[in-house]
Amino acid sequence: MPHTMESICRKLHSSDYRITPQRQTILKVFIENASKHLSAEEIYYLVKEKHPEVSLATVYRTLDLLAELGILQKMNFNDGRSRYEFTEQDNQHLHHHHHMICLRCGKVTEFEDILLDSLEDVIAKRTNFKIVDHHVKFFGFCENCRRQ
Amino acid sequence: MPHTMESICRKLHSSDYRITPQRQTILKVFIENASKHLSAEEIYYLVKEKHPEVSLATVYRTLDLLAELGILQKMNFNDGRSRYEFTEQDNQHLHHHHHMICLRCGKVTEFEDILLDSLEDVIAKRTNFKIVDHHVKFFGFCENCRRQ
DNA sequence: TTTGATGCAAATGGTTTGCATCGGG
DNA sequence: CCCGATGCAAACCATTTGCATCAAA
Repeated sequence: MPHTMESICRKLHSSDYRITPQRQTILKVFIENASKHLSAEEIYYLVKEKHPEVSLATVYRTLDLLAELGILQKMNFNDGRSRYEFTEQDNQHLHHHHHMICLRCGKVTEFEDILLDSLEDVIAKRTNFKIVDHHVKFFGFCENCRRQ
Repeated sequence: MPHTMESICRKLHSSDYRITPQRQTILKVFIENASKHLSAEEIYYLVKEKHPEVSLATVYRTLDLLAELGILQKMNFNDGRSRYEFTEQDNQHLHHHHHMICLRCGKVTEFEDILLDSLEDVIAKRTNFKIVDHHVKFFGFCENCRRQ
């Protein structure tokens, strides 16, 4: 179930949050750039193109709210700002994908995980932690940058 | 080969960096608390106990320098500040260990990886990235916090 | 003696917040 | 209408930097 304007607005509404034009605009930009791991400021500038009156504070507050509702996740790619992406989940499970970050150009590529869930089990048993999530990042050089 | 005051000072010297009392004090604190993933400010306060004249800027500059020399690594545990730990490596390979972070008390536990290197190969082939490092973090609840 | 290292204070940059106002429900 | 949401500017907080001074080599 992908995130749509409609499903998110329904969730906002059912959680007693108002559906304001600012939130709609921010959501629209976010949906249109779903794969890009945008930062708050990047979202702000995209929003401003069509709605210059929206403030950066509102972008931050909206992103915080959406993260709190579990609609999106705040990510850290060690570039000094937070980036956001949609939480992907099917009925009961978080759908994990991970990230490959190019150390030269900063490009972030996603990939699906196949082995991590079993690793999670092993670790859980060994450490006695109750594991609820994992983050995996690979750092290296993308195809494009390797050619130069 | 664990990091010792001597080995690090040798490295500083051979890289033409000066061995100052401030750097020695910071190193000492870091070595004595090697397992704790301290932040710059935490190191600063520990250093200040014995050497109140050392400034926070010097702590940051020293940590940056040590990271640049590959002696330690800057880590991000999503708590709003960078934390540092020794790079562990045997002769040619980075020695990967990963982290389990308790969402309740913030405790960071390390564990060794066994499966990740093969996953790295799979990903490298699939994405055409030249992978040079990976970060893996598990989030959950530690044994202690689970009992409460 | 030379030049890198330091302390201090000010600057930076991402993010948060107080407050008066606005407007969705 | 009411209270949550917004815009603005100021505050915050980790980190960085400019600069005069100090001291390792």
